[in-house]
Amino acid sequence: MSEATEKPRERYDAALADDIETKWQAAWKAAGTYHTPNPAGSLTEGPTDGPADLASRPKLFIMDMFPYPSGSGLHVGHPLGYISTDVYARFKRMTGHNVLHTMGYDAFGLPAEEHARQTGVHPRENTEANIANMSRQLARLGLGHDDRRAIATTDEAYYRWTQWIFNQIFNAWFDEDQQKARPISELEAEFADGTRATPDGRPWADLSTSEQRAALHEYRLAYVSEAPVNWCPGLGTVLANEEVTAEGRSDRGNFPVFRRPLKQWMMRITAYADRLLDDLDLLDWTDSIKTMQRNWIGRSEGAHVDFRVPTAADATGEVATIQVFTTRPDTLFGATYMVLAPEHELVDHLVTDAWPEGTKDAWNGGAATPADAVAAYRHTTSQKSDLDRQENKTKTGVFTGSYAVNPVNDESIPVFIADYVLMGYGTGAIMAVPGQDERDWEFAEAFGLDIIRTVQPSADFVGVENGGEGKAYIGDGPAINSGFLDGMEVAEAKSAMIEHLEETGAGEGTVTTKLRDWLFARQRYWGEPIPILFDADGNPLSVPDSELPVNLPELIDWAPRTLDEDSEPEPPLGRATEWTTVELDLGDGTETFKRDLNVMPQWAGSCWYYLRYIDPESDDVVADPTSEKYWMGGEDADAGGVDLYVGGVEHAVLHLLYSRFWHKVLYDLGHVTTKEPFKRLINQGYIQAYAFKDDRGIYVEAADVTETADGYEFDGQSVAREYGKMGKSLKNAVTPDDMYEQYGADTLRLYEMFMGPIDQDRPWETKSVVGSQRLLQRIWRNLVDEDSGELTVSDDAASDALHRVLHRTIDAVRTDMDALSFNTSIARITELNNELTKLDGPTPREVADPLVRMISPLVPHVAEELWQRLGNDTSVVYADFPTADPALLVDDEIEIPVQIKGKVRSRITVAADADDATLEAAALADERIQELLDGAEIRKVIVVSGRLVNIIA
RNA sequence: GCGGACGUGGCGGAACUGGCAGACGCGCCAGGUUUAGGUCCUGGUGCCCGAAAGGGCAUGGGGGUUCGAUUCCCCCCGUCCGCACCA
Repeated sequence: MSEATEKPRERYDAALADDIETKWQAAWKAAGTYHTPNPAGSLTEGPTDGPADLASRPKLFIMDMFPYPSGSGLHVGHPLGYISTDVYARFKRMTGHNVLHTMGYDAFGLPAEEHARQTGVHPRENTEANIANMSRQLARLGLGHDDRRAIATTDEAYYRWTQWIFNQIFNAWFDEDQQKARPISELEAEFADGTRATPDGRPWADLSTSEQRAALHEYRLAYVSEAPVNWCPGLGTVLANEEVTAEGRSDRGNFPVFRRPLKQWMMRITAYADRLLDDLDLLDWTDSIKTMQRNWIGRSEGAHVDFRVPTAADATGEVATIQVFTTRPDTLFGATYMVLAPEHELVDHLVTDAWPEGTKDAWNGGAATPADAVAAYRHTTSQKSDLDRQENKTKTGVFTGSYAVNPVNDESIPVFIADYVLMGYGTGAIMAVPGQDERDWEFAEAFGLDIIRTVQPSADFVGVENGGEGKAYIGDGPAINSGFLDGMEVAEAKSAMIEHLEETGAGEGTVTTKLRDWLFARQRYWGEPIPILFDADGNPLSVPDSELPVNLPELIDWAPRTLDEDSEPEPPLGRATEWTTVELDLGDGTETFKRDLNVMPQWAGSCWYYLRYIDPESDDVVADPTSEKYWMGGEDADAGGVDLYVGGVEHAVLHLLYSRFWHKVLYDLGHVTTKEPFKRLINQGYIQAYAFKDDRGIYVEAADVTETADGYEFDGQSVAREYGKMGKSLKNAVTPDDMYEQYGADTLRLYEMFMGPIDQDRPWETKSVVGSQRLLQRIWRNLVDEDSGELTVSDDAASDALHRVLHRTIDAVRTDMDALSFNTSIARITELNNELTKLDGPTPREVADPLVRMISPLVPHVAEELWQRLGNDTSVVYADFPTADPALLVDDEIEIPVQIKGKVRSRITVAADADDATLEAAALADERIQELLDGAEIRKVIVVSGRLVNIIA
C-alpha cells in the first residue's frame, strides 16, 4: 500500500489504533484496572486506578463458556461471545457495579492426547503452548478480564478441587425422603443405630469392614457399576453415549464402537431428575434450551404393571413375572400381547422347548424351536446398526413360546421379543395395546394379533370404523371394552386403573425418565485421575482430602493404543506401574490399595469453574463462603446464580445439566448457597462465512475471490458460492490477527457487535468492517484535529436541539446496552455522531464527554485515549455512564401523522401535551386532509394521544 | 414423525406492551476533494407508475380479529436446530 503523502498525521487508522491499543493494554495491566475485589478471603485488592469502594457495590458475575485451547488458534467467530460479555461487563462497571469477569481454559481432553500420540510432545507441554497462544490473541482484543482469576482445568491446584468435589459426591447418598444428598456418614450412623436396616438385617457392628464398605457403596452418588459401555478400540477408550454417533461410530475419528460390559464409574444424576426439571422454572433461560433439557430428562408418568407367566420360571425358580412400564394404564384391557427387548434378561426363561399349539406361521421366524428363533433374531438384531433400526421401521420379532396373563382380565397373551422395544427405556418390556399405539398396531397387523379398542375414537377420527385405513387411536375419549373403566375419560381411567393395580398388588403408579446415570470414567491419560483407592476386596474408598491432588503420573508411553476389535479395555494409567498401588492408613490400619486407573470426562472440569473464578487461591476451601455468597447472590437461594452466562447452544444439554447436577449436590452438602449455578443464560449466535468451490468441487481461498457481474471468480475461473461455518476446511477463516492489522481491535469489536443481535447467526463480511472503522474515524475527527492532533472540543454550550439529541441518545443507549442490544446502541451513537459531523464547528465538551463514556464499553482503547485527551486523569473504565435528563426527552411540540382510513396522508405539529380534542381539531383543520376529505362524511375519528390521528370517512 | 426457533429492501439488520415499516451500516448511484484511482467529504437510494406533484404495491403465501397488524389468531409453504420405535 503506497502511503499517501498528505495523509494526516493523526488520522484514526490501523497504525494509530495499534499504538493506542497496545499503549492502554499495557497501562491497564500495570494498574490492575480489571482486578475485581472480593469482599473477603483472598483477592480483596481492587484496581489501583479504580474507585476505592468497589467491593461494597452491588455485584455482577458475568461468564463466558470457557474454550478448549485448540492448536489452530482463533478466527473472528470465536470471540463474538467474549466481546459481548466484555461490553456488558464494562457497561455495568460504569453503572456502579462490582463486576466479576474472567476467562479460563477447559484444557483436558482428547485432542492434546491425539496430538501427543502423533508428535511425541507431552499433552501438558502442548496444552500450555496452546493456552499461551490463545491468551495472546484474546488479550489483544482488550477484554477486561481479571487475569488473577484465570484458571486452567489442567492446573494441579485446580483439579485438586475437581477431585475434592468427586469425593464429596462419592461420600454422599441421596435421601429419597428428604429429596437431597446427605453425607454418607449420616447413612452409616443410621445403619449403626438401627434406624435403617442393613441389607441382610444383621446389626451393623456384626458386618465386617468390607461388608460395611460394600453396603455403603450401594447408596453412593458416585458408584462403580458393571455396565455395558461403548468400547472404541480405535481410540483405545470407552465413550459416553453422547460421543457415539447414530451410526455407531465415534464422534471423534469415526472409529467403530462396540458394546462391552465393563466396571464403570457412574454418577447418580437420575436421583436429581425431578429437581433438575422443576428448578428450570427458576431460570432465566430461553424456552428452547429449557425444552431441550426437559426432553433430555424425559420424565413420564405412568405405571409399572406385573404380568405373570405361569409356564416359565425366573432365575430363582419363581413363576416368572414380566414388569412393564406404561403411560397408558387405562388401556390395559386392550393389551393383547407383550414384547420384550431382545436383550431382556428374562428372555431365556421364557423361551419354551417347542412351539405351543396356536403358534402362527408369522411368529416363528422360520425356526424349528423358540430357542432357535430367539437366537437367530438376537443375532440379526445385534448386527443391525442403530441407523438401520431407525430407517427400517418395519416391525420384526419372534414369539418366545410363552404366554403371560393380563392381570385385569386373566386373558392369556403371547410374549414376543422385538427390536422396537428398547432395553434402555422403562423396564425393557411393554404391554402391547395395538388399539391405542401406532407401533403396536403395526406389529399386530404384521403378526396377526388381536386388536381391541379401549378408547372410543372421536367422530372425526379416520380409522377402520369410518372407512379409513387401520390406525391406532391416540386421542381422548371414553373407555370401552374395559370393564370397570367403561365410560371414563382417559385421565380419569388412568388414575382409576392405577388405584386398582395398587389394591390388587399387580402394579403401581410410577415415573420413568429417559435420563440415565452419568457414565463418568474414561480410559485415557489426559484427564483428572479419579481419587479412589480399592481395598483388598475391591471396595472403593476415596483418597483423603489431605492427600489431594492425586497427580497424573508422568508417563513416557502415555498415549492410548489403537487396539483390535477383540481387545479388552485398557486404561493408559495402568502402565504407570509404580503409581498404581499405594500403602495408606484410612483409619482401619495400614492397607495396600490399588488406585483407580480411570480419569474423569472432560465435563468434570467445566462443571464447577465458576466457583473457582470466585476464589482461585484458597487452599483450605473450594471457595471462600463470604465471596461465594456475594458473587452467587446466595441471600436468595432461588434467585441466585451467575448473573449472565454466554456460550454456544451445543452445550444446551450436557454441560449445563452436569453442571447443575454437581451444583445441587454441593448445595445439599452446604458448600454453595444457591440452588442453581447459572441464573441467566444466553446462547450467542455463530459467525458464518461464505465459502467458494471451483468446478472440481474444491474449496478455494475465500479471501481471494472477487465478485463479478454474474457471480464470483477466483484466479479467472468462475466459482460457486456456499455458506457455512468459518474454518480451515472451507478455506474461509478470517483471523483476529488479520483484523488487528487492517483495522485494529476496537474496529473489530465494534463491527462484531454491530452485525446483529447477540443470539443470532450472522455472515461475516470483511468488506463491511470498514463501516465500523469509519464511525471511529468520524468520532475521532469530531474530537481531534487530524493534522495537528489538537483537541477540537469547545466549552461552548450545545444548541438546544443537540442537547435533546444527546439525551435521547443516552436514554436509548442505556436501555439497549442493558438489554445486550449492542447493535442498536451503536446505531444510536452513530446518529449522535452524525449530528456532530454536521455541526461544522468544534464539538461542545458537554457532548464530547458523554459520547466518549458511551462508546467506552464498545471500544475501550480509543475511548480511553480520547478520555485522557479530554483532560481526565482517571480511567474511563470506572467513569459513570451518562444519565439522560428526563426533561430533555420530551419535546414541547411533536409531529404526529394523520391517517385517513389507516393510511398516512398528512402530518400535524402540535403541543406535546395536547389533549385528544385538540388533536382531532388540528387534524381535521389540516389543509391537505380537508382537501382529501373533500367534504365527505366523517364517521369516526380515532385519536391516540401523542401518537396519531386516524380519520374514518 | 415429535418438539423448538425463525421468515422484513441487493446484503446485515431496526421497529417498545397492535399505532408513521425499512433506524443504523454495507453495497449501489450522483456530486465534491484529488493529476488519476483509492482514501476522505456531501447528497440520494424498498418496488412499480409518473417529468413532477402525487398515486399504487409492499414485512414467505392465504384467511381472520381490528379504525389500524411485521406485531395477535387459524391454515399452508420454506429455512435452521434438537430428539427420534421413549411404551
